[in-house]
Amino acid sequence: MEWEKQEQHHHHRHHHQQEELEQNANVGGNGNGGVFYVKVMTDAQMEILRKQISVYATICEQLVEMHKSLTSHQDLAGVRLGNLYCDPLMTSTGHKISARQRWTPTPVQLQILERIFDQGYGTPSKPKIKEITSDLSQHGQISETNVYNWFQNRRAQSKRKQLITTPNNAESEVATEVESPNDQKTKSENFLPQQNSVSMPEDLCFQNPEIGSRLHFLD
Amino acid sequence: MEWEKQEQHHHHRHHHQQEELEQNANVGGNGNGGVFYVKVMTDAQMEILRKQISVYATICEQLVEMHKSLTSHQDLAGVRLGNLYCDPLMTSTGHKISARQRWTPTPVQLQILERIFDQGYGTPSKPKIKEITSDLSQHGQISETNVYNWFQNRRAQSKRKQLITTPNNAESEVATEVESPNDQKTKSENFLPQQNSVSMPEDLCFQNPEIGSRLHFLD
DNA sequence: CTTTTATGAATGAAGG
DNA sequence: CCTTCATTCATAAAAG
Repeated sequence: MEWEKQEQHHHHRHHHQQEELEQNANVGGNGNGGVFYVKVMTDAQMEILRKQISVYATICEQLVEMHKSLTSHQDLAGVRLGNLYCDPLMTSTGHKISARQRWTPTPVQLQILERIFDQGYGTPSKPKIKEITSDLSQHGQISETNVYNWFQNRRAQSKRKQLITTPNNAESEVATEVESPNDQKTKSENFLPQQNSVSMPEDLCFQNPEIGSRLHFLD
Repeated sequence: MEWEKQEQHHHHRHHHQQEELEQNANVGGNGNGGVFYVKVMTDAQMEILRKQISVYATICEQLVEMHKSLTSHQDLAGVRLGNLYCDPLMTSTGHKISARQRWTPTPVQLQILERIFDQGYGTPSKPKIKEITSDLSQHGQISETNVYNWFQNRRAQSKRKQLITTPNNAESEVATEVESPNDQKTKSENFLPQQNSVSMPEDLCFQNPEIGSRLHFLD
């Protein structure tokens, strides 16, 4: 795996992780037509992985501390560096560049929204929406409509996932053995708040102190 | 949000068995003498692992950036974070940590889908989707979501092409940077910078030199 | 191997 | 609430 290689070639760039991972997959046959794949790691690789993660955890903790010390006596409200316009850089085809046209929650906003959502109440009432919007506006552009839509969509998503995860259908398919096709998305909700979008520094906020405990699965 | 990924591979038939192995998630063997020990992970776990690591990498990068912006802010009031790019799936070295797999229609599946699409009916109804999925599953792994997405994307593509072949009026509109903050009750017009690039500054001054060295280990 | 393109997937917003 | 559409992102596949 990449980790193993990294140790030996610190400056080598790997742009095809996927392929490497694939190569690391062992294939097993069951002898009756089907095969199954599993990812295999050696003890050494597992050990390296643990160390890597451990290092990240430590670094994160210390960076958080550093952040605290740096911000304890500063007014972050003035650090309005977010929402900068960025060129998509589509120079190759000379495409036009246009501004974003739809709202994208910042990580903090998302985290807050998720937390509210998880509290179980359905779509917030109008006054509640106003309140939430007000709170979230401290972390970036947002409107009541955004909040409303977010809850609508989040609910739908949640619902769909439940249907997929709970396909109360017995797998007693008669005739042929239709290899279970519906292996729908398995969203992992038990993980970190969305990190898929850019977050500006001021939006980085660890309201979740269990950073280091999320890797329980490796221990 | 985003970490909801599909888990689509080619070993569904033995999913359960794998899960069982997972439970132990620590021992693997060849079953005949145990000559070699290996760690076995399912794709799902691998995916989780990747994301966990990805998250750490992202957090670290963001914290570093935040640190930079905060420290520089003390000097230059108007300083700006350049085109910050923070792809959560990439480390500062452009090293992809997280990978995800996605469905790819087999030629036969594609042919069938195209044929259905050409028959003109719009987005198939749910039961129809099930039917199609069922049919296509005989030609390879596929899920209802895949089918649904395919039709959505196929139509969008079709539409786009039509616009191209139908060169209506010229519209050499200059992209304006003006942004009207989408406020309550109006169509959102906000913009948010998105993916850009981030680099782990080598010159970052860690309070604890140990961090720096350990980071290096990760690169 | 690196870059570009095609397209699967995620999700904000709109309409009913 | 549900469905549909538009836009964006990430990546498999193709090109260089």
